[in-house]
Amino acid sequence: MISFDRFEIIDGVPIYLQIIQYLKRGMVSGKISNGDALPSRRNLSALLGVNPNTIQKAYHLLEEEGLILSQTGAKSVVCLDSQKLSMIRKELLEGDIRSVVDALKQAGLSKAEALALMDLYWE
Amino acid sequence: MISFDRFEIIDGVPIYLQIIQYLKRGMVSGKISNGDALPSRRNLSALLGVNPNTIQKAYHLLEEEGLILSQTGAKSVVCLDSQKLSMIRKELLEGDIRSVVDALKQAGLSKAEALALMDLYWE
DNA sequence: ACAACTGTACTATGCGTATAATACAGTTAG
DNA sequence: CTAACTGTATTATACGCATAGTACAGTTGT
Repeated sequence: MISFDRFEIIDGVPIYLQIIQYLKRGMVSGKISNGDALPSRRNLSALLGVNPNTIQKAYHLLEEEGLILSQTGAKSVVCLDSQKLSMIRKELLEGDIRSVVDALKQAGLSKAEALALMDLYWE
Repeated sequence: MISFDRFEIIDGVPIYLQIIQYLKRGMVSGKISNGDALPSRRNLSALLGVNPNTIQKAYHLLEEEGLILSQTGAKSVVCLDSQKLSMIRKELLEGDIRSVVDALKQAGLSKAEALALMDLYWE
Protein backbone atom coordinates (compact mmCIF):
# COMPACT_ATOMS: atom_id res chain seq x y z
CA MET A 1 0.00 0.00 0.00
CA ILE A 2 1.30 3.40 -1.00
CA SER A 3 2.10 5.57 2.02
CA PHE A 4 1.33 9.25 2.48
CA ASP A 5 3.30 9.50 5.72
CA ARG A 6 5.50 12.44 4.76
CA PHE A 7 2.87 14.28 2.78
CA GLU A 8 2.21 17.85 3.90
CA ILE A 9 -0.27 20.23 2.34
CA ILE A 10 1.18 23.53 1.14
CA ASP A 11 -1.40 26.22 0.83
CA GLY A 12 -1.57 28.36 -2.24
CA VAL A 13 -1.22 25.27 -4.43
CA PRO A 14 -4.31 23.22 -5.34
CA ILE A 15 -4.40 20.12 -3.14
CA TYR A 16 -5.35 17.78 -5.98
CA LEU A 17 -2.22 18.89 -7.84
CA GLN A 18 -0.04 18.30 -4.79
CA ILE A 19 -1.38 14.76 -4.54
CA ILE A 20 -0.64 14.10 -8.20
CA GLN A 21 2.86 15.55 -7.78
CA TYR A 22 3.52 13.50 -4.67
CA LEU A 23 2.58 10.28 -6.43
CA LYS A 24 4.60 11.11 -9.55
CA ARG A 25 7.66 11.87 -7.44
CA GLY A 26 7.18 8.56 -5.68
CA MET A 27 7.13 6.84 -9.05
CA VAL A 28 10.29 8.62 -10.21
CA SER A 29 12.07 7.71 -6.99
CA GLY A 30 11.04 4.07 -7.28
CA LYS A 31 9.06 4.07 -4.04
CA ILE A 32 5.91 3.55 -6.09
CA SER A 33 5.86 0.81 -8.74
CA ASN A 34 3.58 -0.73 -11.31
CA GLY A 35 0.73 -2.66 -9.68
CA ASP A 36 0.91 -0.92 -6.30
CA ALA A 37 -2.50 -0.31 -4.73
CA LEU A 38 -3.51 3.23 -3.87
CA PRO A 39 -5.33 4.15 -0.66
CA SER A 40 -9.08 4.37 -1.19
CA ARG A 41 -10.49 7.83 -1.84
CA ARG A 42 -12.30 7.82 1.49
CA ASN A 43 -9.30 6.60 3.50
CA LEU A 44 -6.89 9.07 2.00
CA SER A 45 -9.31 11.96 2.42
CA ALA A 46 -9.60 11.12 6.12
CA LEU A 47 -5.84 10.70 6.47
CA LEU A 48 -5.06 14.05 4.84
CA GLY A 49 -8.05 15.86 6.30
CA VAL A 50 -9.44 16.90 2.95
CA ASN A 51 -12.65 16.24 1.07
CA PRO A 52 -13.10 12.89 -0.73
CA ASN A 53 -13.97 14.81 -3.89
CA THR A 54 -10.52 16.38 -3.86
CA ILE A 55 -8.90 12.93 -3.85
CA GLN A 56 -11.27 11.79 -6.56
CA LYS A 57 -10.23 14.73 -8.70
CA ALA A 58 -6.55 13.84 -8.32
CA TYR A 59 -7.10 10.13 -9.01
CA HIS A 60 -9.37 10.87 -11.94
CA LEU A 61 -6.71 13.03 -13.59
CA LEU A 62 -4.07 10.36 -13.01
CA GLU A 63 -6.43 7.88 -14.66
CA GLU A 64 -6.76 10.19 -17.67
CA GLU A 65 -2.96 10.33 -17.87
CA GLY A 66 -2.92 6.54 -17.89
CA LEU A 67 -0.88 6.31 -14.69
CA ILE A 68 -3.47 4.47 -12.62
CA LEU A 69 -6.36 2.09 -13.30
CA SER A 70 -9.67 2.12 -11.45
CA GLN A 71 -12.74 -0.08 -11.57
CA THR A 72 -15.86 0.41 -9.52
CA GLY A 73 -15.70 -1.61 -6.32
CA ALA A 74 -11.97 -2.43 -6.43
CA LYS A 75 -8.93 -0.49 -5.31
CA SER A 76 -7.20 1.74 -7.82
CA VAL A 77 -3.82 0.47 -8.96
CA VAL A 78 -0.67 2.05 -10.39
CA CYS A 79 -0.14 1.42 -14.11
CA LEU A 80 3.43 2.21 -15.10
CA ASP A 81 6.06 1.22 -17.66
CA SER A 82 9.58 2.49 -18.33
CA GLN A 83 8.42 4.80 -21.09
CA LYS A 84 5.82 6.55 -18.94
CA LEU A 85 8.37 6.73 -16.15
CA SER A 86 10.97 8.56 -18.18
CA MET A 87 8.32 10.99 -19.42
CA ILE A 88 7.30 11.81 -15.85
CA ARG A 89 10.91 12.10 -14.71
CA LYS A 90 11.70 14.59 -17.44
CA GLU A 91 8.50 16.58 -16.91
CA LEU A 92 8.95 16.82 -13.15
CA LEU A 93 12.65 17.54 -12.90
CA GLU A 94 12.65 19.97 -15.79
CA GLY A 95 9.78 21.95 -14.24
CA ASP A 96 11.37 22.06 -10.80
CA ILE A 97 14.78 23.09 -12.07
CA ARG A 98 13.61 25.65 -14.59
CA SER A 99 11.50 27.50 -12.07
CA VAL A 100 14.26 27.73 -9.47
CA VAL A 101 16.88 28.71 -12.03
CA ASP A 102 14.63 31.51 -13.31
CA ALA A 103 13.94 32.68 -9.77
CA LEU A 104 17.59 32.75 -8.72
CA LYS A 105 18.71 34.42 -11.92
CA GLN A 106 16.06 37.10 -11.49
CA ALA A 107 17.32 37.66 -7.96
CA GLY A 108 20.75 38.38 -9.44
CA LEU A 109 22.64 35.29 -8.31
CA SER A 110 25.51 33.82 -10.28
CA LYS A 111 25.62 30.12 -11.12
CA ALA A 112 28.28 29.58 -8.46
CA GLU A 113 26.23 31.35 -5.80
CA ALA A 114 23.17 29.33 -6.73
CA LEU A 115 25.04 26.03 -6.53
CA ALA A 116 26.59 27.01 -3.21
CA LEU A 117 23.18 27.90 -1.82
CA MET A 118 21.67 24.59 -2.89
CA ASP A 119 24.63 22.72 -1.47
CA LEU A 120 24.09 24.56 1.82
CA TYR A 121 20.37 23.89 2.04
CA TRP A 122 20.50 20.24 1.01
CA GLU A 123 20.61 18.96 4.59
CA MET B 1 10.92 53.96 -14.06
CA ILE B 2 10.81 50.31 -13.12
CA SER B 3 10.62 48.04 -16.17
CA PHE B 4 8.47 44.95 -16.63
CA ASP B 5 10.13 44.00 -19.91
CA ARG B 6 11.01 40.41 -19.05
CA PHE B 7 7.91 39.70 -17.01
CA GLU B 8 5.88 36.69 -18.13
CA ILE B 9 2.71 35.45 -16.52
CA ILE B 10 2.80 31.83 -15.38
CA ASP B 11 -0.63 30.34 -15.02
CA GLY B 12 -1.57 28.38 -11.95
CA VAL B 13 0.01 31.07 -9.76
CA PRO B 14 -2.02 34.16 -8.76
CA ILE B 15 -0.94 37.08 -10.94
CA TYR B 16 -0.84 39.57 -8.06
CA LEU B 17 1.67 37.30 -6.28
CA GLN B 18 3.83 37.04 -9.38
CA ILE B 19 3.97 40.83 -9.59
CA ILE B 20 4.99 41.08 -5.93
CA GLN B 21 7.63 38.40 -6.43
CA TYR B 22 8.97 40.07 -9.56
CA LEU B 23 9.39 43.37 -7.75
CA LYS B 24 11.00 41.78 -4.70
CA ARG B 25 13.46 39.92 -6.89
CA GLY B 26 14.28 43.16 -8.64
CA MET B 27 14.99 44.72 -5.25
CA VAL B 28 17.23 41.85 -4.19
CA SER B 29 19.15 42.01 -7.46
CA GLY B 30 19.64 45.76 -7.12
CA LYS B 31 17.74 46.59 -10.30
CA ILE B 32 15.09 48.28 -8.17
CA SER B 33 16.18 50.79 -5.51
CA ASN B 34 14.75 53.07 -2.87
CA GLY B 35 12.83 55.97 -4.41
CA ASP B 36 12.24 54.35 -7.81
CA ALA B 37 8.83 55.15 -9.29
CA LEU B 38 6.50 52.28 -10.14
CA PRO B 39 4.42 52.20 -13.32
CA SER B 40 0.90 53.45 -12.69
CA ARG B 41 -1.74 50.79 -12.02
CA ARG B 42 -3.47 51.57 -15.32
CA ASN B 43 -0.28 51.55 -17.38
CA LEU B 44 1.00 48.31 -15.94
CA SER B 45 -2.36 46.61 -16.33
CA ALA B 46 -2.38 47.55 -20.01
CA LEU B 47 1.24 46.45 -20.45
CA LEU B 48 0.69 43.05 -18.86
CA GLY B 49 -2.80 42.58 -20.27
CA VAL B 50 -4.43 42.11 -16.87
CA ASN B 51 -7.09 43.96 -14.92
CA PRO B 52 -6.17 47.19 -13.09
CA ASN B 53 -7.66 45.72 -9.92
CA THR B 54 -5.08 42.92 -10.05
CA ILE B 55 -2.24 45.45 -10.10
CA GLN B 56 -3.92 47.40 -7.31
CA LYS B 57 -4.07 44.25 -5.20
CA ALA B 58 -0.35 43.65 -5.67
CA TYR B 59 0.62 47.27 -4.96
CA HIS B 60 -1.71 47.43 -1.96
CA LEU B 61 -0.08 44.38 -0.39
CA LEU B 62 3.39 45.80 -1.03
CA GLU B 63 2.23 48.98 0.69
CA GLU B 64 1.08 46.95 3.71
CA GLU B 65 4.53 45.35 3.81
CA GLY B 66 6.05 48.83 3.84
CA LEU B 67 7.94 48.28 0.60
CA ILE B 68 6.24 51.01 -1.39
CA LEU B 69 4.52 54.32 -0.64
CA SER B 70 1.43 55.60 -2.42
CA GLN B 71 -0.54 58.81 -2.22
CA THR B 72 -3.65 59.62 -4.19
CA GLY B 73 -2.77 61.48 -7.38
CA ALA B 74 0.96 60.78 -7.35
CA LYS B 75 2.99 57.81 -8.57
CA SER B 76 3.79 55.04 -6.10
CA VAL B 77 7.39 54.88 -5.03
CA VAL B 78 9.70 52.18 -3.69
CA CYS B 79 10.53 52.49 0.01
CA LEU B 80 13.54 50.39 0.91
CA ASP B 81 16.40 50.23 3.38
CA SER B 82 19.16 47.69 3.94
CA GLN B 83 17.26 45.96 6.73
CA LYS B 84 14.13 45.39 4.65
CA LEU B 85 16.34 44.27 1.80
CA SER B 86 18.06 41.54 3.74
CA MET B 87 14.71 40.33 5.06
CA ILE B 88 13.36 40.02 1.52
CA ARG B 89 16.54 38.36 0.28
CA LYS B 90 16.37 35.72 2.97
CA GLU B 91 12.63 35.14 2.55
CA LEU B 92 12.84 34.79 -1.23
CA LEU B 93 15.96 32.68 -1.58
CA GLU B 94 15.08 30.41 1.32
CA GLY B 95 11.63 29.75 -0.14
CA ASP B 96 12.92 29.06 -3.62
CA ILE B 97 15.69 26.76 -2.46
CA ARG B 98 13.69 24.85 0.12
CA SER B 99 10.94 24.00 -2.34
CA VAL B 100 13.29 22.73 -5.01
CA VAL B 101 15.40 20.77 -2.53
CA ASP B 102 12.26 19.09 -1.16
CA ALA B 103 11.06 18.30 -4.65
CA LEU B 104 14.34 16.80 -5.83
CA LYS B 105 14.83 14.80 -2.63
CA GLN B 106 11.32 13.40 -2.95
CA ALA B 107 12.13 12.41 -6.51
CA GLY B 108 15.04 10.39 -5.15
CA LEU B 109 17.96 12.49 -6.37
CA SER B 110 21.25 12.70 -4.53
CA LYS B 111 22.84 16.04 -3.73
CA ALA B 112 25.40 15.52 -6.48
CA GLU B 113 22.72 14.69 -9.05
CA ALA B 114 20.75 17.76 -8.03
CA LEU B 115 23.75 20.05 -8.33
CA ALA B 116 24.69 18.57 -11.68
CA LEU B 117 21.16 19.11 -12.96
CA MET B 118 21.11 22.72 -11.85
CA ASP B 119 24.54 23.29 -13.41
CA LEU B 120 23.20 21.83 -16.66
CA TYR B 121 20.04 23.93 -16.77
CA TRP B 122 21.64 27.23 -15.77
CA GLU B 123 22.13 28.42 -19.37
C1' DA C 1 -6.52 77.05 -14.42
C1' DC C 2 -6.97 73.10 -16.91
C1' DA C 3 -6.39 68.64 -18.90
C1' DA C 4 -4.37 64.47 -18.16
C1' DC C 5 -2.78 61.64 -15.23
C1' DT C 6 -2.59 59.44 -10.56
C1' DG C 7 -4.52 56.45 -6.44
C1' DT C 8 -8.70 54.59 -4.37
C1' DA C 9 -13.31 52.60 -3.86
C1' DC C 10 -17.31 50.03 -5.05
C1' DT C 11 -20.52 46.65 -7.37
C1' DA C 12 -21.23 42.74 -10.26
C1' DT C 13 -19.93 38.51 -12.80
C1' DG C 14 -17.45 34.18 -13.97
C1' DC C 15 -14.33 30.49 -13.01
C1' DG C 16 -11.69 27.10 -10.34
C1' DT C 17 -10.90 24.94 -5.88
C1' DA C 18 -12.68 22.81 -1.94
C1' DT C 19 -16.26 21.43 1.03
C1' DA C 20 -20.66 18.82 2.45
C1' DA C 21 -24.12 15.53 1.90
C1' DT C 22 -26.22 11.94 -0.54
C1' DA C 23 -26.90 8.17 -3.65
C1' DC C 24 -25.94 4.11 -6.48
C1' DA C 25 -23.24 0.24 -8.43
C1' DG C 26 -19.58 -3.14 -8.19
C1' DT C 27 -15.80 -5.86 -5.41
C1' DT C 28 -14.05 -8.24 -1.66
C1' DA C 29 -13.51 -10.68 2.71
C1' DG C 30 -15.54 -13.17 6.50
C1' DC D 1 -24.65 -14.57 1.24
C1' DT D 2 -23.87 -10.57 3.43
C1' DA D 3 -21.67 -6.70 5.34
C1' DA D 4 -18.18 -3.62 4.58
C1' DC D 5 -15.64 -1.70 1.57
C1' DT D 6 -14.66 0.18 -3.15
C1' DG D 7 -15.37 3.69 -7.29
C1' DT D 8 -18.54 6.98 -9.35
C1' DA D 9 -21.99 10.64 -9.80
C1' DT D 10 -24.81 14.54 -8.46
C1' DT D 11 -26.26 18.88 -6.18
C1' DA D 12 -25.32 22.79 -3.33
C1' DT D 13 -22.44 26.17 -0.90
C1' DA D 14 -18.40 29.09 -0.01
C1' DC D 15 -14.17 31.33 -0.96
C1' DG D 16 -10.28 33.38 -3.70
C1' DC D 17 -8.70 35.13 -8.12
C1' DA D 18 -9.59 37.82 -12.04
C1' DT D 19 -12.41 40.55 -14.89
C1' DA D 20 -15.46 44.72 -16.21
C1' DG D 21 -17.26 49.06 -15.48
C1' DT D 22 -17.91 53.20 -12.97
C1' DA D 23 -16.94 56.86 -9.88
C1' DC D 24 -14.44 60.21 -7.05
C1' DA D 25 -10.41 62.65 -5.10
C1' DG D 26 -5.77 64.30 -5.46
C1' DT D 27 -1.21 65.34 -8.30
C1' DT D 28 1.25 66.94 -11.93
C1' DG D 29 2.75 69.44 -16.16
C1' DT D 30 1.70 72.80 -19.48
